[in-house]
Amino acid sequence: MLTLKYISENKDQLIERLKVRNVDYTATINQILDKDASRKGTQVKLDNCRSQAKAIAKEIGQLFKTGKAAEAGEAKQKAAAFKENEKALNEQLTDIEKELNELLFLVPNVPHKDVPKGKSDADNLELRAEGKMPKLHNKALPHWELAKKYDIIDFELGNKITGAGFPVYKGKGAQLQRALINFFLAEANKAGYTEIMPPLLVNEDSGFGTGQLPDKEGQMYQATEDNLYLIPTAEVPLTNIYRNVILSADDFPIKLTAYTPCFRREAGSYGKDVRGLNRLHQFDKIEIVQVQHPSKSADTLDIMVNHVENLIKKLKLPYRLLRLCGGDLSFTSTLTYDFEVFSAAQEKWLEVSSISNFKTFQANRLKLRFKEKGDKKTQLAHTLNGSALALPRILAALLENYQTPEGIKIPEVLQVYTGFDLID
RNA sequence: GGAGAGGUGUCCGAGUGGUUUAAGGAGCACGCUUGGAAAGCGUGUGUACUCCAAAAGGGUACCGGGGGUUUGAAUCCCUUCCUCUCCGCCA
Repeated sequence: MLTLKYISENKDQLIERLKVRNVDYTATINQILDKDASRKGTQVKLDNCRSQAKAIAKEIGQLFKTGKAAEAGEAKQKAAAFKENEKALNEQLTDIEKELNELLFLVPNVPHKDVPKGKSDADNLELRAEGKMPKLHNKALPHWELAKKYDIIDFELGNKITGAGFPVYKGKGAQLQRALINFFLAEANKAGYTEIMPPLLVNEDSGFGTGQLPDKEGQMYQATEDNLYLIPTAEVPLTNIYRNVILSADDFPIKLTAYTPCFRREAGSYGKDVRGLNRLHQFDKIEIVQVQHPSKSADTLDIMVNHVENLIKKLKLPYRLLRLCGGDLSFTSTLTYDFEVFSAAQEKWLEVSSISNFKTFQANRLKLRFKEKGDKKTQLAHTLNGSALALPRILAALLENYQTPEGIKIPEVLQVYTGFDLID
């Protein structure tokens, strides 16, 4: 969430920038500022009240000690009035803070000036499209047919064991998954990211830390008995490593990567978008996360985009790079780039990566701060993350684009990881 | 899962209702000392909110989290989380 300081110091500019998201936040922001003013007023009253009550309490102690019980009794009555006042003020303050917090949760991150105007994904700005479009033979199949033909992914078996959206990878299908994971992790390691194997279930605090809670609660699977959530992305455990942490400026950059399965309820999805591997409840992803100095985060975002682009290039998949428009930009992001690969048989662009700079928006909730050397004051750090990469749609594109009458070829760069070069 | 012991600042550690305004030690920073360093001595040393135009300087909260008792809570009570020891179960 945004800081109160930022909101009050940049009110008009903020309202203007948020219009890129096609929503007018004037009313909410005014409410926030009003609420904050009453918060301050109440807090000052409460602090004064407490301060006086403390002084009396001390006096009473002294009176008792010197045997002046009668005077102490009088003082006690005086203290009782303060106590009641304190209780009332404290309740007020708690309510105000709660309301203020709820209002703050409503305001999304400030779009970067490069974010194009637009309402939906149709308005995203295409920055470039590269890679050769494959020419498929005339009996080419979509990946869900290929999966069946070569018996490498069994969707029906997944239905039986769990339900829709939980495919079973078999034989070379499973091996290819493992090869992709290893390839992506190896590339991340080469780029200087520290590999992490985080927990796949997280607690409520972590959910709040990265912003999945409270608004996206319905998108996460929950282990209610223990009040834990299955992670929708490795971003959650990775970023929460730094929840409530004060770094020093020379700790930057912090670069983490992790392979994890991701679990998403995808409530409300339906139709051809969810066919085959296009949208799943459980899928594998390699995530990259950076914690950076505010002055470096813009460059870091470009570097991360570059990293992901190279992965796709090495797999020789046709792709395009998009800058998300205001209407498609996620709540927590200031600037997001998406990579889409072309899945040739279904003739569809599939989103395989989303790379974002959150600036201080996550850090504020996480209380992820740092100090400049020799500085006493803390500042919020910047966080960024990106998929590098999500597997199922990459797999879908690989199967479709690399199919030949003889079988499905394996991209050269993966062969060292698969140990085979053809699925037949 | 059962029984027990614990959770105090950057770290160690004292502290069972009132000079705790969290002792003491270590670490760290700065200063003195020194040719330089160590030792020694001195000073300082968290986070958040807030008052003040700012600085200086105040106020409030925080002893795992939440709640309660009390004029007053690190200390007593309730609740919850976590750690350790033993037992049980287990890859």
